Amino acid sequence: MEISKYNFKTIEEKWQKFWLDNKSFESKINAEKEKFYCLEMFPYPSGKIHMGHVRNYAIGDVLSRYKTLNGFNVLHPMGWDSFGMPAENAAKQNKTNPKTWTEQNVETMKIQLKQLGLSIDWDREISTCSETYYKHQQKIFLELYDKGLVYRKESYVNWDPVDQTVLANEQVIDGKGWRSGVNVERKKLNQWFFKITHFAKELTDDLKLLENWPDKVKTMQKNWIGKSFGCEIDFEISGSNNVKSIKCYTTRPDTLFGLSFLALSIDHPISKYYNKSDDFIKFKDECSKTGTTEESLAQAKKIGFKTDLIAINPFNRNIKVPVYFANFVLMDYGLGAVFGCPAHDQRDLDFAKKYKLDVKTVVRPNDSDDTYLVKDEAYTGTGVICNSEFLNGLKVPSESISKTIEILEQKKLAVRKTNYRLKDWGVSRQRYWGCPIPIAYDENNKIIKIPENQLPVKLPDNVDINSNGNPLDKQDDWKNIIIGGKKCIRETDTLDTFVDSSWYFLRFCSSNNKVEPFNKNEVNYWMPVDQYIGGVEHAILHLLYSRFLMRAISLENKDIDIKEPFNGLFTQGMVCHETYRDEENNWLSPEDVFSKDGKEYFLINKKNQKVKVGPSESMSKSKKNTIDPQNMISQYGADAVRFFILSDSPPEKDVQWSDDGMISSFKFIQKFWILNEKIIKITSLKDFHDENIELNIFTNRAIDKINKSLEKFRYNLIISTSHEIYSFFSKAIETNKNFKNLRENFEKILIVLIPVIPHLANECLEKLNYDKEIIWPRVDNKYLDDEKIKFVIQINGKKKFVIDVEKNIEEKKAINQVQESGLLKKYINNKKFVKTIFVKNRLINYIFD
RNA sequence: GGGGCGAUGGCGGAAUUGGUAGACGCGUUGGUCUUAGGAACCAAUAUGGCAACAUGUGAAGGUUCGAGUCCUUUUCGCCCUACCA
Repeated sequence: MEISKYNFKTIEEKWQKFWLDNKSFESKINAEKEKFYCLEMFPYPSGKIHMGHVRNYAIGDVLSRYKTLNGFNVLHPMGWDSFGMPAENAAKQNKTNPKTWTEQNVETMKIQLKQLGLSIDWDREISTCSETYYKHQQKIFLELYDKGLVYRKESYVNWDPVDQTVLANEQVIDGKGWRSGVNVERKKLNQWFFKITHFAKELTDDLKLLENWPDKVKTMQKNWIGKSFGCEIDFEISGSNNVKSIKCYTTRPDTLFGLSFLALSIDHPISKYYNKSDDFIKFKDECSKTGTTEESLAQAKKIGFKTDLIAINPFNRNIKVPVYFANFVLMDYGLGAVFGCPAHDQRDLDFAKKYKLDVKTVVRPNDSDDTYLVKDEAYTGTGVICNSEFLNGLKVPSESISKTIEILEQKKLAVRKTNYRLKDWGVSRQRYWGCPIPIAYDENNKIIKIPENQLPVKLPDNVDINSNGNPLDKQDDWKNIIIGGKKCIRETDTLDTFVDSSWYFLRFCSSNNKVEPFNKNEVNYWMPVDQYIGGVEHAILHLLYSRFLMRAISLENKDIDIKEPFNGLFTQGMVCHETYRDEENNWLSPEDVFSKDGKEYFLINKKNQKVKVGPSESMSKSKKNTIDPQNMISQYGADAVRFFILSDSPPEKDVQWSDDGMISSFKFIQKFWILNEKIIKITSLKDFHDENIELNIFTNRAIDKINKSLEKFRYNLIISTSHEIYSFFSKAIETNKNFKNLRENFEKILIVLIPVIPHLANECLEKLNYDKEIIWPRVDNKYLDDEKIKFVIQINGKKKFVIDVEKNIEEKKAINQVQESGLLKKYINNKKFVKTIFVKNRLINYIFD
């Protein structure tokens, strides 16, 4: 018997060409068919694909192919999130320009993705840095502006005084600019904002509708939006001609009798009365030093600046307390003013201790314990109100908060208020490589929308990105324009790249539409995305922004009324690898080290030098623990890589890269090919043997398992089932018997393996001369159930032995059968029988005393 | 400080959702075939014990006829977030 070796290279190329030539994955509206929109988060074109991409797109591809084979009309597109800072940085380093750099990367990565054999409709490819994409985004921006969802205001940025540039939070390391290494300053700039807070309530409430999202992500979003109930209390102020009252937001009005100070943000409007005071200016400087994003200083000491103001407790006008400016009060949450109740808030307590303010206990855990006093730790738990006149005895928090608000409202001292932590989305970036904001300013600095006929605002090509600051700002010929005969200056900020990725799923519905961002019929047919797949690191911002933009676009829109863009969400885990370091603690690549026993590692070029092995961590360039997918594909083929990356770990968990595992997957592909060759040989024999029922039983069960694994996103179980399939069929054909049903069963198996190993499975089918339509096989339930089942016999809850019984056996019959077996005797001895517990088709538990 | 997730053999991980713990893969050991094997195939592989059997899912309790799975406490690890009034 001649068996050819599986040449993955030519065969994978052959099928990829076939799919391309036949437009196998082209998607068109078809009202007859049920649609399925499968979307994986599109990549940033950083250079070449990494293992995280491979995993992400392998998962999505399995699902897409599965749905297609089940008769769905599948949309499975791909694009490039191609604006963003790395392009600018790379361009500076390599002395090219961001556009060339980006386009080259896209080309490389596209070839790589194609090599993975993904079922992508490449005709719908989009790239956010292309004018054909961002010109529509500018229209959307202006539409939102007209709807009142876009506005401009002053806000703080991280400013690098050396590079003269704005830094993103992640570029600020230990309070210093990542490139310049000098202390970052806070600077106020005029910036554009999207009014995401307009939808704060909806964005929280509608999380309930997202049944196919992981709870984890929903919780994170909920916490991020941060809804809280409370009230705004008006405090009367004495001691000043300027200030008559200050409003504070609180969720704990019930602790009002514990008031011992008011604290204001340094940006509170009242601060203007103190801006002439040198002491106050000094204090402000002090605050801005510690006030940025750093973790270490987050727990910084609480400091305050005492004013001459005196606040009066509205519940008891005899209680008069000082007013401070304090570094721990934020202007952009609530009202930028809080009342301090040290006994029941740790921050307030820290502050009160420092400035020797009163600490009055007004909640005690237990009503009977009237000696309870708060000392070193604020008490925030449940209990009962005390020392609070007419509030005494109220249960905390069930009665106390609502009751107190009622009283305050009656006395017109406060209004009920729901607050959100969520802030409006700042979309201005002082950068070149982004979508230009379609706005200009006239000589009076009045905002002018770029008129329709002057759109799109194109990003100029030849700018100097090597000098400091925002390159567009220095591009005078671009910046200065005439609108309606008037001289104007363009907005030189570009849009946050999160804007690009907040509507790309809509663009995919009409990728090639030159006139509009998307066509309403196409969007209404394909949207929402049925399954969105990507990393959990986007659980908050990207997903929240997309949910916002979908609502913003649907607002006052008679053509489109979609609120949630992603019906189903799946967050996949990371790809991890051990980390290696040399004696000087420099990171080493897996390619630089070797091991004989898998325990001790040595340098490959200095064989006697030991390597320190660290824990397995998410693959990252900085730790050098990456494996290049390209090498793996070239060495082992796409099917083997797909097979491996889906094996072992369930997709939502991290997966460990293992060279042995990779090789084992490669061997599986080879073995499976040989199995197919053998089956071709056997089934070409003319003498048929009787049906082998075992084949039907096994095949149906295997397919049933795979179906269930697919539905539950447990793709790792498809891999283990594949191994079982291999070993079952290898055994089944050992006798060289051509069972009547061998071929038909094996063909079914090949079809269900298409999603994971599409090249091999298709090639095997072709070699078997399979000429019917390739559709997902139906499971015949009659093969799923056993006639006989293994029945467990327990004594006092512990398994002792197993007997074979017929299915659905009655309790009495089962007990008889146990008795007849005679196996029970030896466990009984002299123990006293109490009762039996019978679980149908499972077990009998004999209870003895 | 807040929130989330997790802990099962030497390793990655299964377990019909409260009912035979360890599927499948890797590794290891033994064997077959080989000039050779880091190839292929076969077998074994949770622990202790010759065995019968006993013990075993981070730890300690609890509920139950029965717990990897439910409850309470606790330890450790990872991720997200940052003074949210």
